[in-house]
Amino acid sequence: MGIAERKEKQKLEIRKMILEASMKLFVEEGFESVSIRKIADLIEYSPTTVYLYFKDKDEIFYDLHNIGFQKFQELNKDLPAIENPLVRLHKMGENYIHFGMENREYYDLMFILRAPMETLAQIKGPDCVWVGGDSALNNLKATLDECMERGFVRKTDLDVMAMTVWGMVHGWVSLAIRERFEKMVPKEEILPTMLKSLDWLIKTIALK
Amino acid sequence: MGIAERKEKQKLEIRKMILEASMKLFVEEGFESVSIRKIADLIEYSPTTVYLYFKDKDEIFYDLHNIGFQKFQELNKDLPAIENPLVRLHKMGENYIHFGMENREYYDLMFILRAPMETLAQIKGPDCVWVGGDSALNNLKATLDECMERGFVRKTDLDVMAMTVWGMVHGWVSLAIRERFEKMVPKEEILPTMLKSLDWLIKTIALK
DNA sequence: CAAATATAATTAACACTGTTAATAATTCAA
DNA sequence: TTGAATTATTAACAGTGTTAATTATATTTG
Repeated sequence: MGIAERKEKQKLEIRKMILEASMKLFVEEGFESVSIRKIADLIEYSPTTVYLYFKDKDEIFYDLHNIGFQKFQELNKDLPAIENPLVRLHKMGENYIHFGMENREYYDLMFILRAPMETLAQIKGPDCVWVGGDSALNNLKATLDECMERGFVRKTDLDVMAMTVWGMVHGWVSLAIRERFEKMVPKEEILPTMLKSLDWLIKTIALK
Repeated sequence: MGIAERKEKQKLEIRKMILEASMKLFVEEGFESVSIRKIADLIEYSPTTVYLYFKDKDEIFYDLHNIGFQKFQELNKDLPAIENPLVRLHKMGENYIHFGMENREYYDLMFILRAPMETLAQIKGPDCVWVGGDSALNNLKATLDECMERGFVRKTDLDVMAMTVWGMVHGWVSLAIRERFEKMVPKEEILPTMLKSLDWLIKTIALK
């Protein structure tokens, strides 16, 4: 069945073209400026063709949101090699902050915009797992658990601790992305302030 | 000049009508469903009349964002009466969390949506003060400073400490508002988890 | 009081948006 | 080569923010 295979490949290729065009518009002109017609222009197809490959506009954003998680995972691929869980935790935080600040649009899709979550609920049911977020949080939990088990950190409720750490880094990045941080701290101080806060957090939870 | 006065009042009244209609739509149908035509329908004027009272749609959101900060300040009016700065800090956090969870639309405008910040930069210049955010952060800083001065908390860089605390509570609330928290923690556990995290934070920074 | 002037509100239009139904073009199998 | 299936397109609907031109309503002046 070589024909069916080639067809399948072609289909995937057009999907990829659509996703790339969408991301290009998203990055260069922002979320609100991504329109089906502009996407169609970029890939040189008619607007309605997009609907042959995606159910609707939100499904495009859902796919991009997943790609974002892939990129994030790739950035973190060296983390397991760090033996000391406290050092690893610190590096996890640094990676998170850098990823968010350098990939604002992906971060927006992954953690701020509603569209991807709505599509997720629509295609996988309202109480489904959010794969990307779930695995990221589990990595965090595993490292925190190791910190506590090995006596680097005082034992506390793991779920509470994990949400505390995640909430903190997400808070900083999302304030920055949505232009609130720069109103309170000089622009060039934003990243240093975040990293200092992260330092403070790790030092504070660590048992000497 | 009784006539000019009355006219001024009438003008303000229509502005108020527009703002109330906008908020009603915003709360009941969400940000994306607020349209000039629907606002006009609600106040029983033609769509273009709205433009006699507001420069554009974003200016409406900017005004609503300020009203949000007023509401927040009102909620916090009893805070200065709390003598112990550490207790006061805890109550500040609680108020912040409750305000965000119970006034999601206002919170969205105040801390997440870009529209109000764009209008702010447009009407007051790119490097202006963000009054609402600025005064809120100053309140936090003053309480933190008192905590450190009076020996309740170990002395640290005040700016870093303030952004840490704010980032943390904002992180939780914004994850919840944008439907990420509920994917990681059962819905009924969201608020308790936040309050536990807050407890943990206060206890951790406190010197025994 | 009537005419001239400001002010306020409206209608019509432009250039967009997401999305769907109906139609045309193309490719594949018999 | 014909018929069926797939792929793409055109046309249209109902909506959006916003502006220019026009009408209606007050207010001020002669």
